[in-house]
Amino acid sequence: MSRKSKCPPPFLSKTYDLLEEEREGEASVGKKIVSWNMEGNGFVVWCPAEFSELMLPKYFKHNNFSSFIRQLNTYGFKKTASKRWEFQHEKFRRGCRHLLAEMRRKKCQPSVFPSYLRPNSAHHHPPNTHQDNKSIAAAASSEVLLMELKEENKKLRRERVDLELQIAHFKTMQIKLLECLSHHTPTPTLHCLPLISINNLT
Amino acid sequence: MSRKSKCPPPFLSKTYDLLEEEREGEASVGKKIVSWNMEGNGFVVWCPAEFSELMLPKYFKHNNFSSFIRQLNTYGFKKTASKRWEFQHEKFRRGCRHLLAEMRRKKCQPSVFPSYLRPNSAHHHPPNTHQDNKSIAAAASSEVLLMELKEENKKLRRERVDLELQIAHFKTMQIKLLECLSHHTPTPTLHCLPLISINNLT
DNA sequence: GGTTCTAGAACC
DNA sequence: GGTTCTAGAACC
Repeated sequence: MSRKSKCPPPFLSKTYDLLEEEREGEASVGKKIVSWNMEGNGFVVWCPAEFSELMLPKYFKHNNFSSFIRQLNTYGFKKTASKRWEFQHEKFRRGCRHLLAEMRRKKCQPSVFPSYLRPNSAHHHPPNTHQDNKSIAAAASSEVLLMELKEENKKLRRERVDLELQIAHFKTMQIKLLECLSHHTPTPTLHCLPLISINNLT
Repeated sequence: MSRKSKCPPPFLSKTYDLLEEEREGEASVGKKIVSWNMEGNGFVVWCPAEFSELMLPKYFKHNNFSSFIRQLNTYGFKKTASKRWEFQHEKFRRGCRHLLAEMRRKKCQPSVFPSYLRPNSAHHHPPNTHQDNKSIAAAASSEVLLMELKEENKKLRRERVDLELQIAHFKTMQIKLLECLSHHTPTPTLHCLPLISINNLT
């Protein structure tokens, strides 16, 4: 037996537990908060509010419905109804706890770009410590202004380096693409590249 | 007067309305569901459950808290507290309905690349350079230095625009190249594109 | 432009 | 591995 059968991810065990516990206590309460769906191949959160406030904290370290959803997506669950919070996963079925151990987090593909070229890198702005500062009013002196300008210039220089690096990568990538194209096109295929001058790529 | 002052995005008007309405009715109910924060430069959803069930449908076409959050992010709001659903935006302030018209959706580029192939698009927040020029006159000593810094600053900005333009061109070219490749390659040709997962390009 | 579903990424 | 905040993208 493979190690897969060892131990299911805690998130899945807990979610499964939660559904089983609700099933047992079902008779006692009039209102169903969460349950297996009819076919037993998925589950429905009938009352997100109660679910978040009452059940999530019992099993997880939060009461945040979005966080629960995020985890479901991480493990590959799909929302399968448009007007209900119903989720399904091939291996998440009533009565099949053993299948949980076969479920895995989706791994996020490592990016081909270095981190500073990735979409989010532009969001890492140095904190604006000088904006709300009382010292602005107090010392509208040129000293502060000088500092700010210097800071901004430094930032602009950094940005320029980043942009130039991006361009370098684009050039590399395009060379590769052109090489690839040349291997696969028997004849010149200028028709599909109306805007590209090969000479400009080096 | 520019067209900016015409008409704020409906989402923002409605959210502002919602807060004003709650403010008026505040005395009648014991429980605050949503309100401006103390400083009036943001707001807090105190009870997400009630907010979603009772208020969202009154103003929007859904009762989905996540959808509301998604809209806030689209318009550039930031969540500003870790244990509260508090959101702020520079231009979303109590008593300043006129500022709403200056707010805009963040635009997102349409999609040809998987996100990891898309270098960071222009998300730059150019810092405020508009200091009152009087302070410059006051500091006669560093006037020259200031001028030089400002000049350099201006130059760096111009360069940035150019570089970003170049990148835009590269993006366009790469899209064309990839389209072209997809027309001419019957089978995946991984050998010539070590950095690119072909499957994601079609 | 709004709503929904899912994912990226940082942080814990 | 879990939790949080935000964004991409499809669909309406």
